[in-house]
Amino acid sequence: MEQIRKYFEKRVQLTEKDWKVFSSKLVKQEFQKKSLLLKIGQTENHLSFIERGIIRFYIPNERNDFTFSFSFDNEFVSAYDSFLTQLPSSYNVETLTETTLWRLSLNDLQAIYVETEIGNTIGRFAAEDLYLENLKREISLLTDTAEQRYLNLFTEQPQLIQRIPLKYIASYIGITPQALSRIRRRIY
Amino acid sequence: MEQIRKYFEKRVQLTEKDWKVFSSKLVKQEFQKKSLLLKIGQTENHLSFIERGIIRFYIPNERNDFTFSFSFDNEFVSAYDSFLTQLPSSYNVETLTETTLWRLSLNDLQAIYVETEIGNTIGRFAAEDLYLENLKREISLLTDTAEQRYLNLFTEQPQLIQRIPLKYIASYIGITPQALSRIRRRIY
DNA sequence: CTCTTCTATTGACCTTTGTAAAAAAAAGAA
DNA sequence: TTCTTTTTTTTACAAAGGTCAATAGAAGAG
Repeated sequence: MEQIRKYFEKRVQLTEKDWKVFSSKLVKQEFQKKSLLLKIGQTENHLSFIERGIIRFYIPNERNDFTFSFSFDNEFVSAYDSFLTQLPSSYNVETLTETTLWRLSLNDLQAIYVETEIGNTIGRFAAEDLYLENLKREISLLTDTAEQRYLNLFTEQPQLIQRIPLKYIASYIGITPQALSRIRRRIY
Repeated sequence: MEQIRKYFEKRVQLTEKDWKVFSSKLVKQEFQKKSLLLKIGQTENHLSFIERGIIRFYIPNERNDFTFSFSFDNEFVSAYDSFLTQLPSSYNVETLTETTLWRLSLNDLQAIYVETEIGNTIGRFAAEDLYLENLKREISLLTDTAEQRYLNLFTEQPQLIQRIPLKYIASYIGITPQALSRIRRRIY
């Protein structure tokens, strides 16, 4: 809980009153590893803060799933497009490790937008952060080779390569596990 | 000007007072085709509404530029990451056609956040829209072939293929002009 | 219209990645 | 530990895209 407060206080001035409204709506929930948080076709109803855990976003596929994102400790997580549009999700969201979430429903978030001074500002920052992250990735997918993207992960997210099966990383980079294996052989 | 008002009224309830504050800060500016709106290394200071025109975002490169986005009539345009972080831009922004912009400086936007009820809500919607657009593109870059991405452009942005040199489209799809040419031959 | 410049296509060849199938290695369960 | 399942690597072959160089076509300037 304290982690969430810190997360916000980095960016905005949080009054005691606003924090009370906000925190009163958070619900703690625990998940085992490999739990499906959201399935394709379902509509996302939660914005969740990860106290601890790793979460993977992917489009299932017979051959290899397409993993397009991961989320970690102290980040917000949601099928945010489905959450915003209230349309069915086009991808799955699952835990890769045991995970503890603090969850907020759409109704509660909308109440926060209305009841607090700071709600819309927080919502704006959240969307802006997601935008910045995505833009960086989009540019990387266009300008870098698969090998460069793999090397970038080493410097930017060393934890990832340690803790996550390579086949997910391969998919995240945009290649097959076989191709990633060849890259790794080439490098070392 | 009326176009901008319509753009917002689609999403939010705009009071006469808020609109006055907002519109008073907009500055109209005309550009010739091939005008560089922002150069790598410069920090973005504008959020602009395109009354008419086509704008291209790209990272220059000796061989082929990397074009990663276009913007059109009735959209907002900005090197939004540089604008938000106030760090130097890592890409160029240029007009492809004659373009008319209504421009808002960062200072003025921040004043709008403070002075109007609706400022942060508008800012949140803007960031959310950009996020949704980027996510869609990111997934497409990972899951679709170059050929599929080209075909998607036909259904989603037919205007683009009509009005923009193919070499930019090739780059946007993530391939060279030569590869796009081969795809087009294969299709027709 | 003519000339120049920019854009699009083509061909030959090379590199990277995908595919399929198998083996090796690692991780998890009993 | 032993057995089972999952993950990673390897190989051979096919497909897609990059690179280089040349040519054809289209658009813009005078």
